[in-house]
Amino acid sequence: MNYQNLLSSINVTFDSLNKSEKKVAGAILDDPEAATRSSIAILAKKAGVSEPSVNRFCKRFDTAGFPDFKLKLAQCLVSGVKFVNSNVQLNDNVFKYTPKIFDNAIHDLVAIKNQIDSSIIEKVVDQLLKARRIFFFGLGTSGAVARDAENKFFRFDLPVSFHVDVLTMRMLSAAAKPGDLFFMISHTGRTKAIIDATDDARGNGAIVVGLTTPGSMLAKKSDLAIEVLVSENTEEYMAMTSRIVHLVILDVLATGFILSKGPEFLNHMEKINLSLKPTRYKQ
Amino acid sequence: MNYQNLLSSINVTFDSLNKSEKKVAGAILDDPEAATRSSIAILAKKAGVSEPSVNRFCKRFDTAGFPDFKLKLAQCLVSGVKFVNSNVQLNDNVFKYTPKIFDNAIHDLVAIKNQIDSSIIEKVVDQLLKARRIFFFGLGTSGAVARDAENKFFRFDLPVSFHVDVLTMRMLSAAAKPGDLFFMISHTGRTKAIIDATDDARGNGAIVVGLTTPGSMLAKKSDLAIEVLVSENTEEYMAMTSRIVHLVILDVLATGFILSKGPEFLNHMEKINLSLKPTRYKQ
DNA sequence: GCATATTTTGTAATAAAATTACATAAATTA
DNA sequence: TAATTTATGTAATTTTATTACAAAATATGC
Repeated sequence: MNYQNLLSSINVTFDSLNKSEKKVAGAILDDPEAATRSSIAILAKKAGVSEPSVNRFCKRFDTAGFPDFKLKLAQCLVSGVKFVNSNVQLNDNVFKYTPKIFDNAIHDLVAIKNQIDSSIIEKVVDQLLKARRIFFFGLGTSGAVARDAENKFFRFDLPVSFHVDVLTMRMLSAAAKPGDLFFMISHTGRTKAIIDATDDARGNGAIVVGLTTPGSMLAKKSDLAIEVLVSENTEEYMAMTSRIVHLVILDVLATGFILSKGPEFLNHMEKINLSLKPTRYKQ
Repeated sequence: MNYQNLLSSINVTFDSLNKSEKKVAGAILDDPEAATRSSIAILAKKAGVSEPSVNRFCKRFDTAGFPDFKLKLAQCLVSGVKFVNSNVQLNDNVFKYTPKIFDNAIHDLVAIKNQIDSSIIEKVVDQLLKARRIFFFGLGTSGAVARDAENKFFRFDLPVSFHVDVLTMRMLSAAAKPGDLFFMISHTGRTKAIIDATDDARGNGAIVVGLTTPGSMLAKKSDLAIEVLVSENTEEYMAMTSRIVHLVILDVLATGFILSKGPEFLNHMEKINLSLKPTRYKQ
């Protein structure tokens, strides 16, 4: 757990806490600064629970105990990530909206980090390792994510491409074969072209991985779905945090892929990195 | 005494401390991070003094006692402290590397949020509002960022395009005119094609904004530079956090643009969002 | 240089705080 | 509704920090 965001973590996991843990969380969120200055007895009293309940609460958040928890809480207060009232307002000036946009992204990354099902990640990495070919499909915002994914995965010594053209998507999924992996990126998970391609590709025996919102059509139709639930309020001003989270998840998958390939694979990648040298001015 | 500078306070006043206080100061300065995790007994032993000497040392630095001292020491370490254990290791399994990748992204977003110069953001927003045309240039990873930027800014009712082709870049910058805004995205800030285009575009009276690393060639040559310093250790496994930060900064710029346009501009954007409805299955 | 005051430091006792073990209560499941 | 699991509190224990006081060490004045 990242101590820079202990507060966000508490906030994010609040609903999954049990009764007395919720009381403790409430007492801390009510005035985190005061919590760092309290003894376990004082905080227990404020929360209306016993001292061991506070202690158990601390351990649940991966801290060694109450003193360690206070320390990390104090540290996360320094960085000052706000998690409430982080919505951009019409009359915000640059000093107000800038940290808010950052906070939204940070908050959602913390949330997904805590929610993500690593066993799904593991399964997807396995499929990526097995795949004969990989296609990344995405439209609109997710098109940029697909492009970024291709920019990473093409280094992996197997045929990788990304597609943002619905006609090409149709043709490729119609011609899908076992051994192909179609990686579908769609925040809504309802984009017709993506869903149609999913049906076609699976019908032809290819594996489909969906990166999408929980319970969406795409999530249901994919062989493996990586489900990402982000805050709803970021779309109005187009600071869609879902794509940020998607990119980080693709980083995770790429990392898993490289680690599975073993250390000598890093040489192969270094060769690719070195190829860029002549494109840059020396400094 | 300001607890944000507790460490430097210890450093500065070192000479005026008495013998055992010097020993304590030495033990803390030697490894401040470890000090925050020690009990008073352990630190006393390390310093070779008695426990009350440590306690007196703490009180000399205007803290309530040892626990309070540790808290404030931990807080003053936050800004500088590196994520020592957040680097992916070769033998990490999925449950280890997944949170690490997230933590790296989160850490850098928090860092940049606290460092970013909002007045530069404001100036860039002003230029975006004034621009007659906007070009986003980026190569490789930054190409995906440029594409994402275009996907946002094309909604703003002015000619916007992104380019990932160096020949097109040359032609466009050669044909640049006053009123044009060239938005250059380059993490290294040394990519030849981008630097050359920057020179050409500025020579022709266009405004150039650079999104790059501090002090880079691009930063120096741009009219306005948004400088982003991220951790160095994320490139080996290609989880480049710089692009994540770049995307969030483009979100900030887009938000600034929309807010400056006023509330009626949201209607225009809503129209664009509604246009996507027929492309999706109902759920 | 020696007696006296002052400061520094440690020992031991005390107090405070946190943690653990265990028992009871609540909630869930069959 | 009984059995099982989970959640929670009480009380004992342990750890940790602080205080009071005495002994050194150092400094000061004669």
